[in-house]
Amino acid sequence: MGMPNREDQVKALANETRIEVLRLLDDPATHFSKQESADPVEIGVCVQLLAEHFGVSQPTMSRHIELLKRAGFIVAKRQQKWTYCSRDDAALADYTRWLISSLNIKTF
Amino acid sequence: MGMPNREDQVKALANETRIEVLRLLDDPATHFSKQESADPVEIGVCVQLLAEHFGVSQPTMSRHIELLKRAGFIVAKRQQKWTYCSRDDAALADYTRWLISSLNIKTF
DNA sequence: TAGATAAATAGCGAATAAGCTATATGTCAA
DNA sequence: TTGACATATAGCTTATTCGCTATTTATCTA
Repeated sequence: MGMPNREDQVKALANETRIEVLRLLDDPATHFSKQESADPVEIGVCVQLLAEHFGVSQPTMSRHIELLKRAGFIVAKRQQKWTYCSRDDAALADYTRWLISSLNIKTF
Repeated sequence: MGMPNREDQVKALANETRIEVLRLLDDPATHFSKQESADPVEIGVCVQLLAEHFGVSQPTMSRHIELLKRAGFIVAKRQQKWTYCSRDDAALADYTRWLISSLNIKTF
């Protein structure tokens, strides 16, 4: 996947809806267990279900997903009609490590 | 200072110039030792010097500083003609802790 | 082959962001 | 009190963001 674009990552997290999407995707079982086409934990959560959860239109959620994908924070796999979204925990950990070290934050 | 506004903080870090300002303010001695009106390490760095360093106009840097202040990431103290900016390390640490825990990032 | 469903894309409007110049305000020194 | 300097504010332009609806593309099913 190569070097992540920090500008993309920084912008991806500049929106509370997208942060919340990432938070929910950490525990899909709690909020998306009603998804029947595929196991939300194993495969991911489809765009439509995310749109419904946030009360935004499907194209709007599709755009959020695109930005999160570009940042590398989520992985989307197409399966039949659906695009299943899941978190890339390693990318998120990498980003926070970068942020902390580039700001030289010492205390934790 | 009360509860930090996470929206303000998230937006404050959505810009590479502001991230770089925070990075430089961690080590003012290296880049701002030429400041004569006050010790950059003890007191802070004035707006004009920051504007020069980044090659932006004084009002533009003033605006960046305002956003960083609102986020709580820098403290600005007015002294005579100057406004000296310094990092609030505790606020930055608090923000990163919030980010990590609200995204539930485990690996470090 | 139609029709239904999921997602992506195009295109629009309102709001926000980031730069600038010009001007106002505050502070100090002559 | 005037002039100089640092900062803040006002107002403008351009670009981006974020929402929407309408449409297109892809996939499945009757």
